[in-house]
Amino acid sequence: MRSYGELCPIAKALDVVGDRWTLLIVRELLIKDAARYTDLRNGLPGIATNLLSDRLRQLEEAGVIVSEKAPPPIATTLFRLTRRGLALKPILHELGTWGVPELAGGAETDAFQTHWLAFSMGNGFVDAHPDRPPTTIAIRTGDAPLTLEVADGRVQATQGGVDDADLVVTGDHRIVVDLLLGGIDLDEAVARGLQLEGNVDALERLQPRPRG
Amino acid sequence: MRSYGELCPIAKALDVVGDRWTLLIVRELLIKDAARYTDLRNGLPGIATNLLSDRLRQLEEAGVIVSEKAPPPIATTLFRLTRRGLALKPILHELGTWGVPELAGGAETDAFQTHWLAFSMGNGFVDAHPDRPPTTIAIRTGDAPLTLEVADGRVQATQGGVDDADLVVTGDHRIVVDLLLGGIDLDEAVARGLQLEGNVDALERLQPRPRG
DNA sequence: CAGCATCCGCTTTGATACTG
DNA sequence: CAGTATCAAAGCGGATGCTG
Repeated sequence: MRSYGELCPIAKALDVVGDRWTLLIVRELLIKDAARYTDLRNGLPGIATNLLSDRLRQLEEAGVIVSEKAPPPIATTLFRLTRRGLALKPILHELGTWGVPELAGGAETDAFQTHWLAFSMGNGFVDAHPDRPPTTIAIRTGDAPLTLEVADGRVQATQGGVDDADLVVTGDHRIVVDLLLGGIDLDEAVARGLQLEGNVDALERLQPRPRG
Repeated sequence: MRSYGELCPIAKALDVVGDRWTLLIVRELLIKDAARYTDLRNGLPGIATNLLSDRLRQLEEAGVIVSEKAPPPIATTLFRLTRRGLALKPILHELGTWGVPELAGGAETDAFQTHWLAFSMGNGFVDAHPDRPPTTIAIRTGDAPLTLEVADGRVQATQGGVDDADLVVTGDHRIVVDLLLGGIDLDEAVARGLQLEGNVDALERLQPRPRG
């Protein structure tokens, strides 16, 4: 990206991460910790391979990521955020918070991957009833299962499924996203076809964190 | 901007504000409250006029800004952030926080305007000695004066000058920026030509807020 | 002068094909 | 799997012109 040429921290930050796709690459690495080239491409539907390659090079030059050759048996390169790159997390979380209302205007054909939802659920949610015992919600939608653990007043999202969830939520990803992030209520979600199995009260405990 | 086509709040946010210049326009409006087309152009050195025009239209369509015709005597259009646009402030602040280390690599020819510094000082700084009496620092650099009021444990930056500052700081904007944001110490700033007049202790009270 | 619209050369992006 | 090469289309930057 051509520099804005301004002695301003915001402009300087955008000089580094303001290019198209760049912050979405960072999002992928924040979720996946370490990722191969192909993992990144899969998580960024529509990116051109030359652009991914360019961006990774720029991010490495800027000290945001490192690429490490995995040891011989794996014969691949892994990309990982540096400490500097990890420091981008608050920016991504603020962007995600701000972007939630924009989900409403989404197209039918929008791509969806469960780990994107996991990142959003990992921030900005608290347990509305911290006094109640811990509970586990299994989300079955999209390309992979997702588990929400509600305990100690906090909500933690982890990728992968569990057998002993207190509530299993199954359905089209658009319904699930609207329910968890979009602010529709449970009745509407069920009316649109969401399937619930187990203790429905667990869902009420998910509460967007009040903004500071 | 072409949509990323992802059902992800981060991607949706970037669909709206991810274009080049867009977040810098928001920065200008966050600082200036209401601005004319020309004010914006002055605050965004290097922007092409057609791009500014395009971006303003896009932002208005997205509900981020409104343009209002000022009453007859002024015969101009004013641009202002909506509530939705004001909600972008945390993103800009996080970007600014992250961008501070990038200032070090700045070019000699980078543009500078005092209100950019004001925005940075308006966030992330606390008074290291809240027990001491209020104090006022006048910054004289760049294109306009800047006043820092340190009181009640907080630091407030306002544009404009004052007569009764406890400390007057004068010098090249690069030295001032390095001192206030870049982490060089007072001795180095003075060695590089910074001029101080008044109670120098006031500067010690400016302390970057510990990150959460 | 304020607020654009238009035109043009250049750069970036996107889609696809190809290689070690 | 992990990229590089190619090329058309879109976007950007700079200059200029037009309208109240």
